[in-house]
Amino acid sequence: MRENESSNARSSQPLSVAPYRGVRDFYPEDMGVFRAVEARVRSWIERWGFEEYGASLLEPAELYEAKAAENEEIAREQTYTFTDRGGRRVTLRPEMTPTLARLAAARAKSLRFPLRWYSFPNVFRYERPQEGRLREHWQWNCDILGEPGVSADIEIITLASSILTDAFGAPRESFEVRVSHRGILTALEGEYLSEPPPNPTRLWAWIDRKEKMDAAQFTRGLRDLLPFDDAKVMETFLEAGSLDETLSLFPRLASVSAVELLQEAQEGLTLLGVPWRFDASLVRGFNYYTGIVFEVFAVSGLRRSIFGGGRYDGLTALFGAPPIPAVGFGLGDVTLTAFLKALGLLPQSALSLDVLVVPLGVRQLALAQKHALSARKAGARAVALLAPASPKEGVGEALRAGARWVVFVGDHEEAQRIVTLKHLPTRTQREAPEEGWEHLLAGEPA
RNA sequence: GUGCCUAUGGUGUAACGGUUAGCACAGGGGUUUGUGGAGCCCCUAGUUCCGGUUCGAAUCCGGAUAGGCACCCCA
Repeated sequence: MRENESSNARSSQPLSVAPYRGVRDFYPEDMGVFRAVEARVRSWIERWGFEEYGASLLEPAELYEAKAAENEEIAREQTYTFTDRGGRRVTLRPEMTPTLARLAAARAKSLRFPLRWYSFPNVFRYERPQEGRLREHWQWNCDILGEPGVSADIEIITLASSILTDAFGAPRESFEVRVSHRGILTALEGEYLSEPPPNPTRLWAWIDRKEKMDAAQFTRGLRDLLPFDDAKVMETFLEAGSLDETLSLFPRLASVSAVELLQEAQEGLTLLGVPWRFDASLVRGFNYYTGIVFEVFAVSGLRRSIFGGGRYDGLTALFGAPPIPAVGFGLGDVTLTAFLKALGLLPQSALSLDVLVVPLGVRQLALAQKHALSARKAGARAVALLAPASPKEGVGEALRAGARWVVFVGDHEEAQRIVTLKHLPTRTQREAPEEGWEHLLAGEPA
């Protein structure tokens, strides 16, 4: 029956013009915005000395399946995986980190660490699309490889914050960086709970969802997962507004190394002006990160998580290479764009035409192309109309295209070996020699 | 994977179960024919699909398909 439908589709039904579910088409106006955002981020990241790397979107499926021992569902159900013509199983990369690990492991013995590497790959996941979540999106990945100290964590978090404030001018009040460390929660469980949580995985997942529900609902769930007294302890812990408050409530945590790291990070981030906040309920990606984790959360306009990252020191173990400490983040284009749009900070495509060359008759078509070429060689973005047009139409086209100059070539100009050069902003016009008129473009009339 | 909502020209929308499915924008043509996005006239083009109820369905019902949102998950 499906066969029947598809053969019908071939013979009579026209194909749909809609893009494949969950992916986007980029018309020129969309592409202009996309590129403008990309250019801002890229140039800012490069100013921090990060070097770009890249790789194919195809990876062997094992790269994700090996890692997914604790996260099998993701590899099995949320990737695009297929068998190639040679019988190899191939996956469209769902994230960049395993690829980065592969690249780093391959040259682990010859690379000079620390390294600052970034990339801007498209990544794929097979999920039902919803607000802010598509099946393909692009993601800036910034990582510092080979530095175990907290200085790298501080730099990465500062870069994440700085992209918003310095590359796009977002106010410091428009977001906050929530910082935590999974070691604190582990230490609390060891030091202050009466018994180990019966189901830590479910407990942490519940804690991670704290923001998404009201307090009463959260408390109810917590009491299902912990003995009554432990639930109260946990709730007190999660409510603490700062690291200092946490330590005054739970003094035995002060000697925990995770806390010492966070205190160092706190000093650095404060000095660097990052709008950060300790958030004990942040347990983002607990089966992946090994140290400090952070999440950038929009607090004005949309209220939602924009992106996050953290430290993952086990990076190259998969490949049998020496472990390389690493800290990084991934910033998706969809959420960044939504954040900027809500703040009115979305950059616009800056591309417009400088010069439109208008052939007034069919005999001037090639001549118009010649003049456009001259303009291009002089550095202008120039287009020659492909069909003859009246001066009125030519001016109209030029205005629509945002061009500042119009060049007319008709019988008169051709005979006199000149062009008629019109400057739209000043509504002025002059005749100029056929050879060398393009140098007048530099000195615009006042 | 589960649930809820939606589906009208290219786009955005209007139409109580009852005239020829209306309007705006976009697109095409004309008017002008060596100069500012205009105006005016004309045109193209639509009820997602299949079935049911009804004298009569864009409208009500069932199913399919597609899209959106939420859950799940978020590497």
